Amino acid sequence: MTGGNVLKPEEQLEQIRRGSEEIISEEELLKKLQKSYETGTPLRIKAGFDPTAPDLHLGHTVLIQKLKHFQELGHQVIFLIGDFTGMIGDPTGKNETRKALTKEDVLANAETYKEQVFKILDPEKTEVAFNSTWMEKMDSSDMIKLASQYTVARMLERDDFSKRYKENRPISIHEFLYPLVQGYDSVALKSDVELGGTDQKFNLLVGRDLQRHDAQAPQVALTMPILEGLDGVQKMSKSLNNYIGINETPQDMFGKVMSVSDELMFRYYLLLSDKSLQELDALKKSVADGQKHPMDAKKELAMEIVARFHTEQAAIDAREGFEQIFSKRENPDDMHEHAMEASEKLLETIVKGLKFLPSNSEARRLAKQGGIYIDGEKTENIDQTLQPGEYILKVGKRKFAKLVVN
RNA sequence: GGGGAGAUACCCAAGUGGCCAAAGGGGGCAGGCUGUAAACCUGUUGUCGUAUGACUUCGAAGGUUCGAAUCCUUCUCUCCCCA
Repeated sequence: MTGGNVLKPEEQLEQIRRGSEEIISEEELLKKLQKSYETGTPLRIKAGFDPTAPDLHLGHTVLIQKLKHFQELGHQVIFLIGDFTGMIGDPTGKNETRKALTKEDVLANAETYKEQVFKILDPEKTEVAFNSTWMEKMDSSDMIKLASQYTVARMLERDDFSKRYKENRPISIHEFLYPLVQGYDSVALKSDVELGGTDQKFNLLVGRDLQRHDAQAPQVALTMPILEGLDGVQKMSKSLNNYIGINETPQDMFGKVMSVSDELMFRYYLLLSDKSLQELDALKKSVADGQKHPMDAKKELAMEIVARFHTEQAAIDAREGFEQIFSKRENPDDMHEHAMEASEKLLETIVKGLKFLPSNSEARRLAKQGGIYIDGEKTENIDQTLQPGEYILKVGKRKFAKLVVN
């Protein structure tokens, strides 16, 4: 750590602790921070990411923001892309071995990752690593050696494994390799701290054990809470389609935040907002008192999030657009324009032209239920064609298009 | 290695020869009510040029039958008990 005003270890710890679920252990972390402070050597902070899902969403940012905190404190952040572990797939009980990605895929995904992650992290100060770098050098006997460092009984301590084991659900042997390899990454990187979601706790602890085996000082395991998705129950994930992607448009982002329940809103505030804990308490209180409408509190949150990944102005525009569509029930200002022939049936336009719906049947269903509007009128007959001119088409709650019929 | 149980749509789960595109629940979607919140009510939830129709779907492939998710054969996968 060169120059600058480096915070004292205790103060650093204070910042690191904020929002975290668990730190194993705080004493060790404090010692590491002290040593780092005294010697001017930054700590190595590792966090691993799956290369198969390069579309980051707010759930991932909980972790990335914590990385940023470390970065701001002057430590060395290592963004590890688990291209080797990606072939295994972190055991989730879904029981599927992932297809091995090609080098090109991995590199392409890595690029996408960087692009997104560096909206939060400082690219100059971030080390990007791939675990295939050292894992591909391992041969079978190395692998066996690695595997010999852990026992089945200890593996079964992992929640997911023990649960499946008790429920008589299958566990493939290769799934045991995932924690081992992830743990070995810590050895290879000589990491001082590894960050992960609470679901990663076991894996992080394996890293400590493997480092001890290798006569390294064990890393500190720091877990962050898992962010719930839009449904408020299950974790935010792409496959559950309950996520807010950080590459989404300001309008979508804003809308999705607004669709979240009031309860979940506070959770998002806690884990995503830059508001201080005191400010949050005050906010909660004023909502509870009826001083502040929950919707307004939610709008503020939505603004903050949109501004983070886009711009302040984009946030303001998104808010205005939202109010226009949903509060005033007007049409948005800028709609996707779609040119069509007078001979084209509405149905075709909706399904094939605009791809608003996946099948004709679905479109007919929706029409029958009154979910399709033309110029604000519910339209059940979607087999009709339109006279030349311009129309506003609304499909479902939030899909709009301006139809230009020739 | 031996014995037993099982695989149904997005998920859970009923269905043992035609009335099964397949009960019920969850989830999703839409409408109502709202604050695009929650809760609640209603509808809907394989595809297909719009259908008392056709096609695809009940782990896979064959077979029996006028007719199969249902019966038979083989295969794949999972779980349990014993060794």
